[in-house]
Amino acid sequence: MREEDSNWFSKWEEELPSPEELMPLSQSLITPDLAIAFNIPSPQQPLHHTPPHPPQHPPQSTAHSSQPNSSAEFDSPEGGGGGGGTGSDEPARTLKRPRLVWTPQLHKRFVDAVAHLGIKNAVPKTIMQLMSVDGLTRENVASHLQKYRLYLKRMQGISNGGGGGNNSPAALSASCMDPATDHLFASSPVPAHFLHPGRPNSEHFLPFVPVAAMQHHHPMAGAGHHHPQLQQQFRHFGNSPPNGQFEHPFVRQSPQQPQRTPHMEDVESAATAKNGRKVLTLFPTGDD
DNA sequence: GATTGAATAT
DNA sequence: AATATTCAAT
Repeated sequence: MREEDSNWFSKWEEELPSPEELMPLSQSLITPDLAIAFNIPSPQQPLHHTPPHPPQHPPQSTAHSSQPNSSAEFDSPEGGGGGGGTGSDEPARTLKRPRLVWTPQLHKRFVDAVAHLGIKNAVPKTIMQLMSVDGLTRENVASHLQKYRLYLKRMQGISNGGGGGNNSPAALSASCMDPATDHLFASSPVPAHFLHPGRPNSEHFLPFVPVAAMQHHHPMAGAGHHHPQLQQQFRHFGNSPPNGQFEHPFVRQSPQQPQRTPHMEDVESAATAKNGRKVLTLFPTGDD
């Protein structure tokens, strides 16, 4: 019984990136405030191929405006143009950054970080540091963590109390549950220890990862530096489970989009923000 | 005062 | 539904 789950998570464990592996992965999520605040000297736009952006509003949020005049590209927090009252003194403060979109990749980093820290130390700040995602805020993590905990709790309930007969590992149950398959959460494996808080037997978590997450990137140390790899608009993807979680091997989207092999490198962002809400989706590059 | 976690709001 | 923001407790 436990051997089975020990088996799967053993596999999972192998995939776990060591702290060092985790660290170097520096995502690029540029904080809007910073971008504007520092006038974004020249983020070097990587020049993606044909930015299919004609009909969209060119500007946007965070970062990267090639145009030096990054003054009022944002809609002011308050009536950007409407009221006209505020006038003009403190722009880059109280700006609302676009909603963060938790992509499967990003979520995976999250889970890995939590796994390495252990439930006890897995608090927003620490997780955030471990993840080392530039621009990711503690609030972002906290919010996600809250939901993640709910998800775990839900699973625990199902795995031992629910139907009765069902006692397989939560991960398994989750996979089998179509209706409740939380898309995002189900896409990454759940550490066994998470589901079994009280299991002295599985006492083998790392002592602690003194990862020096506090990197040396000063906000003002010259705004123009890294390569902003941030994208906006959300992307919809059939996440391809790295290890073995199956999703929907068959179901594919409508016959209009050419199926491209699982290559996510320069993903295109095709988004239909119905609301016009700006969202940030960051892609992990080279890590998975 | 800073963080956390839950409630609440968008 | 998914994130953000607020709020009380630590």
